[in-house]
This record gives sequence, structure tokens and C-alpha cells, in this order.
Amino acid sequence: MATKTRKLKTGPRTNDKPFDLREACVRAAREVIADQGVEGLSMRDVARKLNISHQAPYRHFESRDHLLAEIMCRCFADFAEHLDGRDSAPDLDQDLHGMGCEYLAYAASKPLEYRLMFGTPWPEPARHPELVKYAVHAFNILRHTLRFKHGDIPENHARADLDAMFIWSTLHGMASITQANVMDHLALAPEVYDNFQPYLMQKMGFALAAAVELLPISAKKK
Amino acid sequence: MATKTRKLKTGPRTNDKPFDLREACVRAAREVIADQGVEGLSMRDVARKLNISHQAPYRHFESRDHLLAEIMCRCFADFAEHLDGRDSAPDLDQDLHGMGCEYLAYAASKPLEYRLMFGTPWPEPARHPELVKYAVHAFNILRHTLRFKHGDIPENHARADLDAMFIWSTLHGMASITQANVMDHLALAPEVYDNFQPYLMQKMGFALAAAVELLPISAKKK
DNA sequence: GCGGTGAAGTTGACGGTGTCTACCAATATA
DNA sequence: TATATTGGTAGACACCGTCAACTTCACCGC
Repeated sequence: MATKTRKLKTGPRTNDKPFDLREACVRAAREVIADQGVEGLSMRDVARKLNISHQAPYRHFESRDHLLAEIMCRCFADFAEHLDGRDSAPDLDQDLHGMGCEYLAYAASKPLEYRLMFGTPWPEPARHPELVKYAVHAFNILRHTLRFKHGDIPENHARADLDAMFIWSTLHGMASITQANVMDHLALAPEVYDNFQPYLMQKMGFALAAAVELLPISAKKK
Repeated sequence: MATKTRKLKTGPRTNDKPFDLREACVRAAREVIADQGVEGLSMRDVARKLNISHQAPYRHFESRDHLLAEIMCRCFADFAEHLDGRDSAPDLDQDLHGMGCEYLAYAASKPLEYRLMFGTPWPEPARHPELVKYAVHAFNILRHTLRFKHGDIPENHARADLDAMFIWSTLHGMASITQANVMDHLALAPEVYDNFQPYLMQKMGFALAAAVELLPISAKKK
């Protein structure tokens, strides 16, 4: 997995240490994003950080969007790794709960990278198929857990995916609402703050346990 | 609309109808945002749209952020009005369901304004107290419905607010995931698309019906 | 060794942006 | 009538992304 982007064309053209400017750009840019957000990132900033000319990064990235896409891939990979690296619980529901907590923990620990992945309009996905692959891979962690929970037979895949979407929606909602400072202005009681995350996790658990019938084939009116 | 550009051009604005350039700026900027998104908005763009000098808008808005804050206020007001204007259902739960649908309908019909309100970092809330007021007012529609549902006695306010946060989180998650084109890349079965919204709404209904005990006072370990 | 090749990096420009400053015209006020 | 305030203009500045031309320099076939 990690070896994928390693051997791209930028040959180590000096006998010296093959200082990988491309990699350095990615690192520098991620630092900027991690503490100023994506809108604070400028190509010239990363160039200045690396003491190179403002055009040097363009030798390795077609455009700012391409650099951003590369960074988003790394973020999705880190995110997936974070989710995969959780302590596995014996019980499947506990495992799901743990995954949810890891999801929220990641969003809380790297808020600006989270926002980059899930809150920023993607740069022309058609032009960045790699990005889609990495993002889908992260989603598949959740999806596969749920398919397993549902018995992993094809008839239940739709249900599993729907559950995955439900979980993802709620977690993403929690994460992004937590990140925005908006809760601070709602005059919420302290218990609400303290209970916000566990309360919602419990609600989600109940919802998952409940049986919901699917629509037969297409939309129906209520 | 056609009358907009009629009498600007540094018009003899006094004895005549007092053409409100400030209002015109807001309208022009909202148009730009509605079809290019907030990152496509530039002060110079709105000036060009109105055939005025690039500095004229600064007579009415201290900075781009101030213009943005004003627009966000309008959006929140429209949003609240949209929620308030829904058909009232006899049953409280049906009413909540209706509100959820209206929430999602608004997000779907004005995706870029929705993103401006809920997916864009706010410009220094301390400098824009009006913005906070409008946003809180929109939240209070949901909050008051839930307080009413919980009997509207102070002991239950925390629960009501927690339920409100749960509903909001889920709805916001649904809305923002639907808006991002990401679902298109997940190779979901058509039933998943068709059922996404009603399925999640039902799950949310079940979750609301479930009883969840609160933490006594502070955090506890699981 | 040698000239060609192509990739990496530099410099300079262009048009775009937000916003500061100075200026001007008209109105309101003393 | 003199002055201050308001609303709009024009020009600059620094920054941005990116295009184009230029230099360096390792490599390769000869």
C-alpha cells in the first residue's frame, strides 16, 4: 500500500542522496494545511518553505489542484490506516462502536485534514482517479464490517450499505458540527456538551438494531 | 432583475429613488455564490456585475468577510423561514419528520448556500454577532419543537437539546454527503440510492424513540 | 570525448485578487 | 457660507496561480 506512489518517474538523478523534492512539497503543504487549513495553502508558500523558486513545485505537480489531490490521497490513506489500526473488539457491535470512536477521534485530532477530505469540494474527480480509489478504500472498511455483520450474503449487501451510509452520515455530522464552533453559541447546558458524543453513539446503536423495511423498487409517497 | 443595472452608474441617488447599492451588492454576491460557490466570489466580481468601481462595495462592507457574513445572515433567515413555512402536521412526530424533509429539501435546492452556512469556516464570529443570532434562531426552530415534545419542563431541556443535536447531526451528515458527489463512486446498488433518504429518516425515528440514559455528571469510561 | 536530449530548477511576466490610500463630488450641518 | 460627512473613483501594493523562456546538468549513443 505504502509502496504505491514510491517509484514514480522522478528518478533519483543524482548519485547523491536522492532528495525527493516532490515528497518535500507534500510534507510542507500538509504542514501548512494542518495549521492554516486548505485555503491558507499557496504554491508559493510551499516553495518558500523549501527555499526553492516559486515554479519548482510545478515540476512535480501539474497544478495546485494536483498537489491537493495528492495530499488528499495521503490523508485518506492515513485515515484508513487509523481506522484499521483500532483495537479489535470480540463483539461485532462493540467493534463498530470502536470504529465510530476512532472516526471521531481522527476528526478531532486532525480537524483541518478532516475538513480537507470531507468538507472541501473535490478537484474534478475524473482527473484524479487515485483520489477516488483511496477514498473508497476508506469507506470500504466500514462497508465490509457491516456486510460481515449482515451475514455477507449478496441479498443483504444493500442493507449493509444503507447501514454504512447511516453510520457515516451521523458520524460525519457529529464531526463537522463539533469542529465548527457553532455549539458554543447555542447556550447548551453542560450536560449536553458532556453527553453529546456518547448520547449520539447510543442513539445510533439503537437505530442500527431497529428493523426498517426497504422500499420495493422505487420511491413511494408518504 | 433587469432594472438592477438601470440606475446605478453613480446615479443622482438622492431625490430619486434611493437606489441601495448595499442591497444590490448582496443580491449580486448571492447570485455569484448560488452558481459558483463561495470560493468563486470576488469583490471585484460584484463590482463588475454592478458596473461600479472595484472599491465601491467597500463603502458598504468593511471587507469581503463582512459581505460574506451579511449574506450568511440572509441565508440563515431564509433557511429558518423555509423550515417555519412547512405544512404543520397534527402529530408531533410527523411534524418532526416533515421538518427533516424540509431541511433536506432546502439543502438540495440551494446546495451552495447550504455549504456556505454549514460547511464554510465562519469569519470570526466575535466580529459578526448578527450572524450568530441568525444561526441560533434557525437552530431554535428544531430545539423548540423538541422541547415541546419532551413536555417543555426545564428538567428535560438537556434531553431535548441532545435530541436536537442528534437530529441535526444526522440531517447535516445526509445533506453534505448527498451534496458531495462521493456516493457516485461507491458502487452502490440502485436500491441504496433510492432508499438512502427514507431509510435514514426511519432509522432516525427509531433512534429518537429509544430511551438513552445520560451520564451522571461528567465523563465515564466504557 | 562529444553533441544531443530531456528533465529539474530559475527568472520573469501576466492577469487575477483583497485592500490601503488618496482624491473628488455632492449633501448635510454649523 | 464654511465645513464635515458620505459615497464613489482611481491608483497603487502585495500576493496569488500559472505560462513561457531560459539555464544546468546528468545521461546516452556515437
